[in-house]
Amino acid sequence: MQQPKKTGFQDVRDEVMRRIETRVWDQGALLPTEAELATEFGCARATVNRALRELADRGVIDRKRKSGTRVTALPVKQAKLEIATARRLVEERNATYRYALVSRRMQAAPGWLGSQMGLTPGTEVLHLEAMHYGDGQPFHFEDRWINIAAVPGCAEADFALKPPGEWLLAEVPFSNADVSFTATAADAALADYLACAPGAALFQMERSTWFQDAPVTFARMTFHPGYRMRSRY
Amino acid sequence: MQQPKKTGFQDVRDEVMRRIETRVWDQGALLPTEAELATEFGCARATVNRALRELADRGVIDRKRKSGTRVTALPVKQAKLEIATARRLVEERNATYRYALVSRRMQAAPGWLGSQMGLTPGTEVLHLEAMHYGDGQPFHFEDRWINIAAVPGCAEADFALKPPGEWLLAEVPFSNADVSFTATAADAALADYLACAPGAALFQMERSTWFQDAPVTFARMTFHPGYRMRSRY
DNA sequence: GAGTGGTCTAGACCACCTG
DNA sequence: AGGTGGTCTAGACCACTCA
Repeated sequence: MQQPKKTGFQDVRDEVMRRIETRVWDQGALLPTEAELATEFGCARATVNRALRELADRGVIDRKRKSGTRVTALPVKQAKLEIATARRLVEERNATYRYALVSRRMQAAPGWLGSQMGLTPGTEVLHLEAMHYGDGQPFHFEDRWINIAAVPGCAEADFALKPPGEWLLAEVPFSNADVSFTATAADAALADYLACAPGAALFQMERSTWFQDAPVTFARMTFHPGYRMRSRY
Repeated sequence: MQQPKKTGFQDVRDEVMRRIETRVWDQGALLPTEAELATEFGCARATVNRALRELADRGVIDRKRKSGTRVTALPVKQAKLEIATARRLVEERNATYRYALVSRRMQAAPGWLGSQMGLTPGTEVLHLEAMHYGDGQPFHFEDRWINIAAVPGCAEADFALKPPGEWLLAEVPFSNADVSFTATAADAALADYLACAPGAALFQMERSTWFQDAPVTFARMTFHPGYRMRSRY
């Protein structure tokens, strides 16, 4: 036997990627057509198409009808960030997770929240404050607002045991979100909750969530000093 | 005419997604087989396969041979983060970009850098410090280290006009990276560069880059106070 | 062993774009 | 107008995994 396996789309994809990395095809260069590559690799055009489509999804090549396929000149790198629950983040670090509800009350949505979530101001919302711990150490403080109209069940849930994030994930599993990250100085309350000095630099994540265009929840997570969010690409 | 267009894979994908969102198929539920869906939608199995593959890539469904396709119980949300150059970030805000090299020198890699990049300590590296401005205001401070062995050309480039990030992107376009985000307090030097008070909370991004397992560069970007990194999912 | 998804094929038609 | 990628089809075989 000479070739124990046929050329699959992964072989084509990897070989094309190799030629781009090694500058056989330089930045901006025009690649052969799908049909030509199919002939070269001895496979069907659909196989080449599948391979090139994956590279296009990664942003490695640009494809246009009629003009053909080119190596992306200045690729825009994309990092995939996993937005996990606090429990997952803590347990990934092999620590014991603990959750504590700090406060829970219904109130009219303040103005900043209205504009943040696209909610008419004065709408009744559920406001929760909670702490998440890893091995007894403060992990992050959660300031959460839930649109009662969008998630009626939240009025009955007391969130004493289950974090609102997990509850919502089970209740409204598929949704869209805007997320932003920033650094903030600890105020007196945060310094107390997170056991740090007032003014300490803290990593903060804010997330607004919608379900089919209806605003669901806004959450601001403020992490303990030194927290680091990692990713790869 | 009744149906002006045939059912494509996007139609199948969207309809399946709709049924999952509306809980026709609840979390953890078993979906019909590809063959059954193909019959229902009146298309080929390959079309259904393509549709379901995209949903699986998004993390909406889990697929296993023999056991079939299930709705993911607790979907792990993934945010796509665009890692853009400073120029891009500034110009997206409709501001005028300006770059200034602060310092440039060859030196032996310090210990922390060696472990950070997987570089043997003492290796000759190029150390650059630079500032990036938007409309004359400090945007971020860049502290960059380049492995000369991996990118020989950097010894000749003077980086007075072109930011090292852009230079590297053109020189080593396809590479892997670890990236991490954190909050840090401004020290005296950063406070000076970024025109803020010492101790101010600053958003910081660190990135280590490899090309085919060879360490290329490490960069620490410290942003002006109040900087916010955004994403969607 | 048998059912399910994973992939490939050869051919076809279409949509979009550029010359 | 013609070339290129985008997609679909019908059928086939394979690989994994569960019973």
